Amino acid sequence: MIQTLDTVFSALADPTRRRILTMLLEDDMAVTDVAEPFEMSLAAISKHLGILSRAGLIAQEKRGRVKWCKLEPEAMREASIWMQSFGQFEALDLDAFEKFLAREFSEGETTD
Amino acid sequence: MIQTLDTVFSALADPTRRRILTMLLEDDMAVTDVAEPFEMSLAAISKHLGILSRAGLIAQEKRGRVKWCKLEPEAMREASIWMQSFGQFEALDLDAFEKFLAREFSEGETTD
DNA sequence: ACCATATTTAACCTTTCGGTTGACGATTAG
DNA sequence: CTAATCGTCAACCGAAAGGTTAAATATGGT
Repeated sequence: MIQTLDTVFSALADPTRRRILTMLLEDDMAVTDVAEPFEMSLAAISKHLGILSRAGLIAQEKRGRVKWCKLEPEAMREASIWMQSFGQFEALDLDAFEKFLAREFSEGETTD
Repeated sequence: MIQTLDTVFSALADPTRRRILTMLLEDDMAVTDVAEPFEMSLAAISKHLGILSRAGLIAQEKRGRVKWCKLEPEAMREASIWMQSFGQFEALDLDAFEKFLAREFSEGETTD
């Protein structure tokens, strides 16, 4: 858990990792289950989870032989605040927000 | 100006580029002046500006032989909203905000 | 004990990133 | 016209990113 602007922003720069985060928004998941919807090896997903973990964006806890992944949204706080310091745009524009969320979380999953 | 989550987040992942953005918060600047405080070649800064520009985070306008760089904070909107969709943390925690800004924009410049 | 499942590690490959230097095109000043 | 300034481009470099496969390491079930 380094959690600098560097690690957080670069963790978020990858679409696979962002998609993982949105998946974890619904529920905690085991590594294998996280990997399932991706057309990519389990090892690759494991690496992505390592990056998210080091950025503090998720926490991983091993119970039995299964490792559970849990979202840690607090890790976004500093980065979010940094961005807002630039924004004349109000923190929450509900219009854009809902439109965006619809596109983001519903169907396609091709986050980006 | 592609302005996807990919391009914006990865543009923000580099400390040099974030520092450039905070410099532009004060005023529009010519490329040479942007480069001045960095211990790095002008060509390198020019590349960074290209990346920021492609991400939509700055606009560049050539007047005479000088190219001016202008902050475009609107380009952060989508990314900012994306992050906030994770945040139970309220959009603007003034305490953290001021503390952070103090650290960020005052002295050191060694953003991150 | 044995076998299957869950996850990481190691070695490797290709592409991208962030930097360098040097040449170049455009513009302004003398 | 000539010379200096502003900025980009091209070629190159080492390191890091993102993926692969194969082997190794837990742990659990029978």
